[in-house]
Amino acid sequence: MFTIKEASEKLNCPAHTIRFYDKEGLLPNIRRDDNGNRIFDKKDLDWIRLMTCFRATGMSIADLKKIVELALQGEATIGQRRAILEAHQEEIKRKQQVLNEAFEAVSQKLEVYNQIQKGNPEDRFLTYFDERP
Amino acid sequence: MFTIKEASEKLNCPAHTIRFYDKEGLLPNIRRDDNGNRIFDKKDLDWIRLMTCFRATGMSIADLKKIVELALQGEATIGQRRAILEAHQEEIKRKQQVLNEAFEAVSQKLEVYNQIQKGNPEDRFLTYFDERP
DNA sequence: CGTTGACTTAAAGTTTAGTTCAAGGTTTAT
DNA sequence: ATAAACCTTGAACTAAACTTTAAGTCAACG
Repeated sequence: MFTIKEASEKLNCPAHTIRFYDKEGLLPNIRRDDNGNRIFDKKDLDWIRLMTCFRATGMSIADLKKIVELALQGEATIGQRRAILEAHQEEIKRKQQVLNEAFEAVSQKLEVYNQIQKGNPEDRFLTYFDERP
Repeated sequence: MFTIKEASEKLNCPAHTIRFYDKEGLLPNIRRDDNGNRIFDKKDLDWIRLMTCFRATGMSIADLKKIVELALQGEATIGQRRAILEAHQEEIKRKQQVLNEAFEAVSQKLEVYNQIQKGNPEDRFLTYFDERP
C-alpha cells in the first residue's frame, strides 16, 4: 500500500493531479486509512497509469470519465468501451502521422541550415526568410 | 496571390487563426492590398504551413515567435535556430514513443475485451474493474 | 508542547491558444 | 441604392486541465 506521495513518485505524476483525477471520478474505489488519507495498491497504480497514458495521448478527461462509468456498469458496456478505444486508436494513428510529417519537415529545415553553414548558398532557396527578407 | 479566405481554405486553418498568428508576429512581411486587406503568396502559405506543422506537434507560440525573430536577424542566428529545431525533434521523438506505448496499451485492452466477449472468462484478470468492482 | 510536514477539502487562479464580438470599411450583385 | 459578402481592428470571452491557495486535521520528532 502506498501514500499519495509514494504513488506520485512511482507514477511521476503530481499528487494534486492524482487528487484531481480522483475528484473527477477517474479513480473509483480508492480506499482511505483511518485518517481519511488515500491509500493506493498496485492495481490502483496500474489504473492511474492507464489513465495518464490515455491522457498523454490526447483523450479528454470527459472521455476517460465515460470509460470509467461504463466500466463500473459491468460487462454489458464492453461494446461501448471498445468503440471508444477503437476511436482513440484511430486518433493515435492520426497523431503518429502528424508527428512523422513534422519530423520530416524539421529534418529538411536542419539540412538546409547545414548547407548554409557549410557555405552552399545555392541551397538557401529552401529557406523562407533568407529568400525574401 | 490569395485573400485570407482562400489561404484559410488552402491551409485548412481558420482565417482568424491566421490573423492571430500574424498579430503574434509569426508571419512577418505579410503584404496588404489597397484596402489594407492581407494578401498571401505561395511562399506565405508555405511558411504558415510550417508554423501550423510545428504547432500541431506541440511547439508553443512563444517558441515559434523566437524562431521567427531569429530568422529575421539573418544567418548569424542559424546556430540558435538549429538548436531549437534539434530540441523540437527530440521532443517529437519522445511523443512518438508515448504514442507507440499508448497504442500498445489500447491494443491490449481491446484484446481483453475480445476475449471477454468471446467468453473466455479466465482472461478477465487483465481488466481492472472486472477484477475488483 | 510546539512545530514540522504530509495529508485533507473547496474554491479560486493560471495558462495557452485560440474564438467570438462589436464596430466599422469596401466592393460586388440585384 | 442597398444589401450581401468580403475584409479590418481590439478587446472580451471561452475551454481544458491543471495549479495554487486557504484553511484545516493528524502523527511524529525534539
